[in-house]
Parts: sequence; structure tokens; C-alpha cells
Amino acid sequence: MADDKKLTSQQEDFAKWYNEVVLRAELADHSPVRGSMVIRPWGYGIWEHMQSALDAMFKETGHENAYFPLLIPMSFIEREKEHVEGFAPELAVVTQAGGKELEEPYVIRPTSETIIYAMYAKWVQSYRDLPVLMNQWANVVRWEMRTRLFLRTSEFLWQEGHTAHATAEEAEEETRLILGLYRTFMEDWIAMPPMTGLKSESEKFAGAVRSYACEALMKDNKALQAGTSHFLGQNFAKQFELTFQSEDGQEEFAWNTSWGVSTRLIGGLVMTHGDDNGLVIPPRLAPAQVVVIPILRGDDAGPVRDKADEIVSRLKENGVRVRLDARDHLSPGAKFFEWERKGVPFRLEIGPRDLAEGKVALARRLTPEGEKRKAFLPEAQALAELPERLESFQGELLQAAIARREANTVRGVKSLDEMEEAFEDGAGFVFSGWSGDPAVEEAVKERMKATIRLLPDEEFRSDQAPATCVSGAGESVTEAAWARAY
RNA sequence: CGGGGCGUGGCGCAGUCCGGUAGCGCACCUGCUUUGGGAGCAGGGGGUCCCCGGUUCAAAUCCGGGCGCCCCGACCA
Repeated sequence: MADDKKLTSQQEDFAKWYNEVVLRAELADHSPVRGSMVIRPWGYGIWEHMQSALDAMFKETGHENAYFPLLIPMSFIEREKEHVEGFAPELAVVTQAGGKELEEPYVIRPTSETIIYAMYAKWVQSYRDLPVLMNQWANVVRWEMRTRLFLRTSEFLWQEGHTAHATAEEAEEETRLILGLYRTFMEDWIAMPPMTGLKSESEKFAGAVRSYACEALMKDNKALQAGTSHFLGQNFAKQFELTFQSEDGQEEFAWNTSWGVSTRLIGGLVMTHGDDNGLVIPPRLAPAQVVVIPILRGDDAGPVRDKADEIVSRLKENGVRVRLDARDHLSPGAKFFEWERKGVPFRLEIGPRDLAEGKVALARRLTPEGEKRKAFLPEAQALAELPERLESFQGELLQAAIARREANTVRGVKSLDEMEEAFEDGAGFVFSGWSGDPAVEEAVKERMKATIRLLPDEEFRSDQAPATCVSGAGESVTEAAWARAY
């Protein structure tokens, strides 16, 4: 950031660009505690829109919100073997309270399976009590070694859904339902089109039988795990005695699922749409969809200001989220740059000239190829068209992201050499055959830092996948999508 | 935990080699003139130079010891 005004370009240093955008768009800032962050109003505003959209989707599918406590007895975490092994290194533990050493330490939740299924065990007696479909919005703490704003911080915000079912089939169905719901949300709201599929054994959630995930491709061609949905089988039910009496009188263990997305999605949004001028926020999530900037000059300042106020209230009536920037110590140009950096989809300028002509200037955060940056439109037309222009902007962001993902996906890779070449050439997702042998994953990771992101769902699979494993040893039992990942 | 870098007004940095009044740009405050792509002029406020100790007439600068942060390699939404 030698030039205070410009951001480091994505091409020059993507990681540095990301950091600067997050800080300078005022999404978040570092807190005094290492590895944790403050989410500022502009960033939290995006999160609030994500929350309300997701929350509505959860409710529509029969889920209810609840809240479980921050502190979990250490012994609960230790109950499920794989779970504790997975989380032990990143636990923050409370050993003192009220000025005394605690008899049993408490863990600050890294996730809430244990406490939640312990409670479900209390509430569920019969098949008539099932399914239990709950979600909670909460913060969790995982002590990470290396942190990055939004992508990996010691504390983050998320939602975690936890369900209990009478049959494995029903639980599996729930897992898949939520995965689809996440995908729809990411496409329709973040305009971030993920691939979906199953995680390999080595990448699945600690304590799950199977994990499904949404993986999205960022602009630097690294994959971001953006949401996960886990089929937990009866692993937790057995440890917490979550049982029910079936229709035919048998005592049975319930089947569980858990699923979550976090504030990491904001990092995904930044790296899916941002450019060298800063953030680009999809209209449906933008805290402000339009910023109105009056050009206040000389004698016309009063009438222009009045017109700007009028435009703001009329846009509000049309359901557009609008913000007025009438600060008089900044030049219009400075405001243009500022709001572009913050990713506001549209800017509406109103000056003396426009006032005289009954027009306004409308500028879009991203200008399509061959179009002028600003359109001078009759005021009534601009106001009437803004809602649909916001929607088409939203749609174009999604289409562009899908096109980018496809353009950076390499299919049909048949050998490790070919795979390495693809990654050297800057590929995003690389598809190959895989024997299912974890040793192949290890070898690839060692050699080219890529991992299996997904065993992709049918929709994303190749028309003709290689019949042999990319390692050259053995037949392929499944197609795998590899990528370097966050 | 290994390797590299850095701690100086809010932010970004110079000054450190070779000790001698703590500086620059941006931001901030006041006033006037401005305002359609990062405004101009004038005036002004703000810093225990990361901490502790040592050397010296004198330390941001030299010496010793701490602490913190950032980047790169092994875990993870």
C-alpha cells in the first residue's frame, strides 16, 4: 500500500489484497487478542442479511432456534473418541472461576454436539418425540495456529443445526436437504456457486460417519469449504444415551445430523467478487444497495440536497436499502472511491445540472464490457428501474462466478504428472479417478499441496471420468475433485 | 515450534550504520475558497521512539535481557 489510496492488486499479492480489502472496506479489524477480530458494522450488516435469509430457510423446513450454553464440561467432549481427538489441540479451557480452581474444567464450545445430544437424551423418550430439528446461532472458539480475518479466527460466529431422527434414512435425507439448502443460499444470495459432494475419510468431521460439503472456488483458484453437513450415525447417540422407544416397543439409539455455516462466508464473498478497486457486495446482502451522493455546488446546494432527500425516501418506499452521503468535507470523487471500495452495488449522483434536466446519474459497481460508467437517466425511470437493476446485477455476479469456476476446472486428469502440470498452470478444481486409497491423498498433498475437496455429487461429475486411479495404481472407484484449499 | 522481518503521533514510514532540539506523507481540528472521479491555501493539535536494565555529559540510535506483532513451513468452518 505504498500509495495510500490504492489497494495492492490481486495479481500482485492476493493474500495482501484480501487483508487490505477487509480492513479498508471496514468489514473487520484485528482485536487486541491474537487471532480474534472485531466485526465492524459494515461486515456485521452483511452477516445479518445472511442470517435472516438462512434463518427463513431453516424455519421453512421445520427447524426451530434454541440456545445452548457457551461452556461445556470437559468430560462431555471426551465422551466421543474421534470427536475429542479432532478437537483437543484447539480447545480453550476454563479452569478457574469465582476465584477458585474448578473441580472439573469447562471447555469453551468448539462446536456443540456433546451438550446438545446430552440434552436431547433428556427430552426424547419415544419415536413420537422425533424428529428433533433445532438450530442455534452462536459463537465458537477454536484455538488456531495461523489465523486470517473471517477465514480462520479463534472465535467466529456461525449457526449449527442439530437433529435427531428415528431412522438412518431420515437422518441421511436431512443431511442432504441441508446441503442443498446451503447451496441454494450460496448461489441465490452470495452469488457464490459451490460444488457439492462427499468428503473423503481424511477430511470428514471428527465424530461423523459421513460429511458433505459445499466448496467454492475463490478468485485465486483456491477452494474454500463454505458449509458442511454431517451424517453422525449413532456415534453421539450411543455416547450420550440418546435413545427412544420405537413403534414396536424396542429401545433404539437415535440417528443424528449436524450442519453449519459461519462468518467465513463473508471471506468467501470477498474473494468471489472483489476486484482491485475493493469489495463488491451482491445486492441481496448489501447493507446499502444504493448510495445517493448529492453534488453540492454554490447556490444550488439547497435544492439539490432537498432532491437527494426526496430520492432517498422514495427509494426506501420501493424497498431499496439506500444511504445518503451528504458529508461536505469530502469531494464527490473521494466519496465515489470510498463507496466503491466498500462494494455498494449502485451509486446515484444528483447535481445542479441533473436537477435542471430532471435526471440523475446512475453508476454500477461493475460496468459490463463496452458500457459507460455512468448512465444519465430521467429521475423517474432511474427510481422505477433500480429494483430490477439490482436483481440483474445479482444475477450477473452469479453467472460470472459460475463461468469462472468452469473455466478453471480441469477434468479427466489421468496421472500425477498431469495433475501437477494442471496445478502449475493455475488450475482451480482438478478432477481425476481415485482408488479410495488415503496414501494417494497423502502423496498428492505432499507433492502439490492439493487435497480432495469433494467426491462430487452426480451433477458435478464428468461425463467420462477416468477408469483408473490418478496414482496409476488400481482402478478408480470414484471421481475426486482436487484443489489447493484455504 | 523452526526460518525470515518488524516495533517511532490514528495509519504508512524516514531517522539507527556514524549518539547531540523527534521528522515526513496521509488522517484530524479551525477558517476561507471549493465540490460531476481521491480539492486548495493559511493556521493548529497530537508521540513515555515496545518494555526493563546498562554505557555515556548526552540514547530512538550503542550493549544486555525481556515482550509483542507480521510473513513462510506441520492442524482446521
